Amino acid sequence: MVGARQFDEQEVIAIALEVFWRKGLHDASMQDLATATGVQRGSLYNAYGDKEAIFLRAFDQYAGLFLEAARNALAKGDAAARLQKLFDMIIVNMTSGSPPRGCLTTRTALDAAVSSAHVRERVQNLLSRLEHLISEAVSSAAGAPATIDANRLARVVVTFTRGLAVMERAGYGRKHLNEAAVTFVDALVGDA
Amino acid sequence: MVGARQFDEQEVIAIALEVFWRKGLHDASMQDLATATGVQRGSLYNAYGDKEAIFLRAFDQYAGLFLEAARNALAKGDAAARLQKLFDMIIVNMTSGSPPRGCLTTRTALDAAVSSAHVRERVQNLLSRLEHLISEAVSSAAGAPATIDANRLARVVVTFTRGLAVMERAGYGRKHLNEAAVTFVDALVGDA
DNA sequence: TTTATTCTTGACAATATCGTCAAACTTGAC
DNA sequence: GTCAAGTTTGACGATATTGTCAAGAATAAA
Repeated sequence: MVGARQFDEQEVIAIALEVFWRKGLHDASMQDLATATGVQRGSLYNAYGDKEAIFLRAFDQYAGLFLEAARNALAKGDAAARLQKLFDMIIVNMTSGSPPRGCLTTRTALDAAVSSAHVRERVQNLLSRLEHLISEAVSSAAGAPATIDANRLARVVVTFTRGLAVMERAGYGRKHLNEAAVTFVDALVGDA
Repeated sequence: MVGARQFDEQEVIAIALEVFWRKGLHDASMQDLATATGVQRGSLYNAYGDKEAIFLRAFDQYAGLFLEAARNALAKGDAAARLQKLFDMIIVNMTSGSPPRGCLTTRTALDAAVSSAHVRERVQNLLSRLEHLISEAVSSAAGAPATIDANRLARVVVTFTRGLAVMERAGYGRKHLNEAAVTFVDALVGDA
């Protein structure tokens, strides 16, 4: 290898993730990425091709971390406790930073109409994996509602997490989101 | 009044609503609006000031129609039936058109970070009104869950509707959205 | 019919993007 | 130390968008 790359790829992708998280795939410009990373636009084009390629790498990194966190949250306790932990994690995830960064996946999903098939596929993949994690976690836990199929329950839970992400963008703070999540879990798998 | 306006304001706002619904506030350009309405950019600036002013008018029109439809859906039946009707309406609303238009409110909420306070306020107002409608409808209906406060229930329902809007953007069709809604209503207020 | 007011039109400057490229530079291998 | 290959840099042209403005057109009132 001659003419070695002058920047740390891991670091650039991590910084790019920050930028995309704050501004969204569509709103973040190559100049934004160049400024944030300290790498010139031309170098980024040379190294990755285009903005979407950078986004896909950043999103993959995010997806890995997110799913790992979800897995941990869902690891122990009865069904209600697992779901509650998951919501706690997700709410902290989207309300962190000042101002809060919101949910990258949800923001990206909403840009679906102007995004490529690759991007859409990543979003679907992440939501699908999350759904499976939830389904398995609920199935293998005590206190799961006997009247509802675990797969259907999982989809409802995923949908509700997306709803929380929207409500966050609409201005709801951590406290209100938590209250909504508690009510939801209680109504869904709470003991009467 | 001299030098009368050459276009029908109602019609222009209605067409603008279509454009914003398809492309979003941020992505729709004044040129898009000019082309769709047949009114020149300069005339639109002269008549309304800027893009956001047009959007606010269009959104207000949308909000009125949406809340009216929600009120009708929530008008009769027991709690479960009312909520199911509401979800039916909302799902049809967001999956209509080809390709489906999605949910204008949710899309707008996700652009919150780049939107003005006026826009954010409209979104919050619409969601708040929807919440009140649901709360009242559930309170005055038979079959409401005695264990859950109607206000909290309403917020959970609103949140879930936002989740459905995200899932639609993520690629779920009417059938899957309906299934999720049915499962949700069943779990929340269904008879055991 | 005249007039004053408003609307419409096309053009303008300013800005922000994108993607490309040639020249200069850096680096590891020989 | 020399060389070849990859990287960095700054500049370029193309396109899109915004907001403004002067000149012309249209209209209701006097």
